[in-house]
Amino acid sequence: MPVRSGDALDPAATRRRILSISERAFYERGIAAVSVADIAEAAAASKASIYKNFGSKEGLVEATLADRSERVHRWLAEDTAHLPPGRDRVLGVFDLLVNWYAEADFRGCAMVSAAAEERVSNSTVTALARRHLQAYRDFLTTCLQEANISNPGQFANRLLILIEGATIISAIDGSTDAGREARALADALLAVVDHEAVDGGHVRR
Amino acid sequence: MPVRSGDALDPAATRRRILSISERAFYERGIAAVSVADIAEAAAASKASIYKNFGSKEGLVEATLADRSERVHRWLAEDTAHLPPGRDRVLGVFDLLVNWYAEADFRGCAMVSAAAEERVSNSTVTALARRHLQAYRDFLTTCLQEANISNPGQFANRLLILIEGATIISAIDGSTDAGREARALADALLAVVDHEAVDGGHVRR
DNA sequence: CCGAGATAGTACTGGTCGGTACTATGAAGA
DNA sequence: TCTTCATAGTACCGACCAGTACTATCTCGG
Repeated sequence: MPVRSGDALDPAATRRRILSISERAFYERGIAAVSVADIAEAAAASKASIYKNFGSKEGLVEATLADRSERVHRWLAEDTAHLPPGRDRVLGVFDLLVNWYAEADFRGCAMVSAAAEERVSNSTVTALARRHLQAYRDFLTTCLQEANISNPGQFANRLLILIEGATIISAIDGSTDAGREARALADALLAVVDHEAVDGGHVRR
Repeated sequence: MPVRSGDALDPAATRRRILSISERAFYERGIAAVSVADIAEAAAASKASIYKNFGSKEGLVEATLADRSERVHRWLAEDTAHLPPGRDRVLGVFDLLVNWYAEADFRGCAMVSAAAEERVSNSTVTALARRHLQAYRDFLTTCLQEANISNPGQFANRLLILIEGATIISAIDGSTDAGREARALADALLAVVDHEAVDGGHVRR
């Protein structure tokens, strides 16, 4: 049917529907493994609508990833907002991640997986992954500043290593162990630095 | 030409040639992006030789990854063997990795990228990636035992988080920064645990 | 009520890919 | 010498895919 009778004509909703389906499909099966026709069928949309909205499969991929990245960081910010700023909030991020790792459809970080699939360092997809990592750093840096921790930028970089390492290992192992280890390690690091902050000491090199 | 005149007929060499080419091609361009015909041409082999030796593209991929994994761990073991066992050898691993990150054709961990591309948790490729991670853990655990560090298994798990996190971030950022941060963090952790070992203390939870 | 635009569905095209079959050739062992 | 096997090269097949074109039908603003 061209346009279902009684359906409100809502281009924005069509776009959102396509994005929602493609986000799940690309994440669960991989970008190369999902065809535009697959997405059109699952979204009850036409290929024409997809190409009208996104120009190409590459455009759809980029829009999907940008959307997801934004959604992830909004999720992290909103779901840790109730925690006291500083150390608790940083650990809250790790708690959220561990819960995520435990979900049945967890497949690792979508941005990192997409970048791994492309393997071209100067691609738009890789740039999106880079921005995704930077958003993590920005958020963590703010948290650490609120905890009055010295050198928050460097500390944020180290926490990001823990996060991405735990994410990829949990995905491959199919276990939350790495996530819980990363959380414990972050806890220990924060305790040491907290202590040094009280003593007026420096971050250990 | 069917068989080049003067060429020794060496099936094992043909197999190695195909593996060598496919290893580079899959690593640099991704598994889905490289066709069997591509590999045949680059290896100056025929598709028939590839299917005779490996049965299918999937078989070639698995053989390639298994070969690479073994080569990586042999490289790590051999190139840290000259270092005093224990802490120095662990840090030597990080030094090797940072040098690797700086290479122009560095594209992250091939096993992890392959698993990210497949996205099927019960695939043979993912199982190979899992074995790759376990080999890291075994090697690190041995190093830590030689350093008389308590709870070497847990410590190895944490070091592996640092390694894989730094590897993926360095690949996406196109920088060795994450690798150097991971090395510094490992150094700090080893210093703390070393100190505790001397004092007879326990690993901080 | 009319025209413009949105939309699902279908069909098609040019290209690529995994895999198979076949050929021509030569090396190696009996 | 003769048979067996390895091998590169070529051609082919069926499937799939990105992207385009077209149709039929609906909504919505004026």
